[in-house]
Amino acid sequence: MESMPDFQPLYKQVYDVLVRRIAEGAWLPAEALPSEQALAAELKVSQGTVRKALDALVAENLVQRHQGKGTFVAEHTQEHALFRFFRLSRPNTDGERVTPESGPARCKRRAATATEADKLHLKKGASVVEINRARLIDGTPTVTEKIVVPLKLFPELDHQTALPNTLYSLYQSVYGVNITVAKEELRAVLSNKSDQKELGIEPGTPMLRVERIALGIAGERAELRISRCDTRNIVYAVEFS
Amino acid sequence: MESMPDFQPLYKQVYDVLVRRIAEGAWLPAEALPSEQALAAELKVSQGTVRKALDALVAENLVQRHQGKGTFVAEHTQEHALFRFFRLSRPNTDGERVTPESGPARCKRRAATATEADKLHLKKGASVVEINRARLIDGTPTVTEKIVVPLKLFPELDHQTALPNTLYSLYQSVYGVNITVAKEELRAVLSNKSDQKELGIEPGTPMLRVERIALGIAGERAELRISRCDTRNIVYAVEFS
DNA sequence: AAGTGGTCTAGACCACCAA
DNA sequence: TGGTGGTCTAGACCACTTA
Repeated sequence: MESMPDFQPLYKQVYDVLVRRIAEGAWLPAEALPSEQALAAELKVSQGTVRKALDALVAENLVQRHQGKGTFVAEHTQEHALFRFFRLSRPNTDGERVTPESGPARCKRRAATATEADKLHLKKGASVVEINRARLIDGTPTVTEKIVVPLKLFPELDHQTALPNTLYSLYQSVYGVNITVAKEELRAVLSNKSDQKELGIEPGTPMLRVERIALGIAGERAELRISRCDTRNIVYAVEFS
Repeated sequence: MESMPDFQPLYKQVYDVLVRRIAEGAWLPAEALPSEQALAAELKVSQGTVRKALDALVAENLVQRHQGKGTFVAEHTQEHALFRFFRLSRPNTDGERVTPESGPARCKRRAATATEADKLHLKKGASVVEINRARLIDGTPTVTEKIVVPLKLFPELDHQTALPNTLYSLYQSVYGVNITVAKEELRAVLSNKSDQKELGIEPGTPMLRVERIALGIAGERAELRISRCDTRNIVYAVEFS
């Protein structure tokens, strides 16, 4: 509140404190934060300043507020998490999402390749868990997923008994890793042998390849996911404003 | 401020008034709006309420604010408009955008097809203008664009002397159509004869097909655009939060 | 009835910009 | 110097929830 160069507005400082506390698990998902009044008293700022910080948290989907009830850490429920980052939908339906089922998953533990280490910001040869599975849409196999995560963030993930349809709720509830941002790069490729085997697709069929890096609340790189989609009956939908 | 069922917060009402005035051209792009104080006095609300409405306009990219100067209607400058909706970037660069040049455009006026009329919410057989062009990236043709717009919204567009690299600034400055939202559907397809001719691509090459509907400020459907991209050196980048 | 978030106001002080 | 937006405060009233 004194030196010029590193000046930060009060509400931004409050925001940072709250983000850190949530990241540290001070309040678990679905738990209520203290009320505006309580936070204001504790941090010695006005209620309006706390409110401005909380509004920013709402805008980033880190908390949800309910009039009369309180402010709650956002929860990655199954359906919620599923649709937050799942962009596939039926054509010409204004982005009406489609619900994918998940085929059986195959898990293995191994060392990261050079490109994986690069993309996940790991040391070369660090241990990772690779998960492979197919996703069915309307009962037909349509997408293959290869998921690579650092073992360090998810110890014993490869020995989990059953992997849920949406891994992100598992990441959050079991490992405390809260996925908040996903960056995706899309390109068109031709089906490979694995696509042909997993999805029963003829050679030469064009596929949409989606490479995702998922980041946790503190910006840590938590997951590399490569999806290959048969887009003959389904599209990847985006909306900008 | 009296009946319950259709209650709208004051700041929302202020927001709606300002959106309507901007849409009507009360202040042209790059022009300054009245100051917070002036708006508050005119609309008989407090400055804080006006501020909350303006903050919402900023969040939707409809206005820009500059401390000490004022609040200005957002302008779709060439570069600005270019990067707002252009998602192509180099791989592994965290979405660092690539600057596309525009090849020569071919324009024609014709009747809308059934699917075009459907997607643009036009009557069957309404007049449209179709624009075809290729885009070069690093000097090599990489994307073809087919753009279809209602003639009614853009009279004489087909007789424009030179089409700019970014059509949206032309839409805004000449026709008063302010593109604020774009919905895109992506799929992987194989190159067709036109791709092969325009881009010099071999048959059987996978292409990323992007179908965009662009909406104006009032939600009117202003443009249908189909891009076909060679994604061997370039990717379509998206980030969610 | 008590506690929560949602809205609205009024006023203060600041940093920035232009004349 | 005067006007602008940016921040911060304090307090009021409301609507919603829970008990």
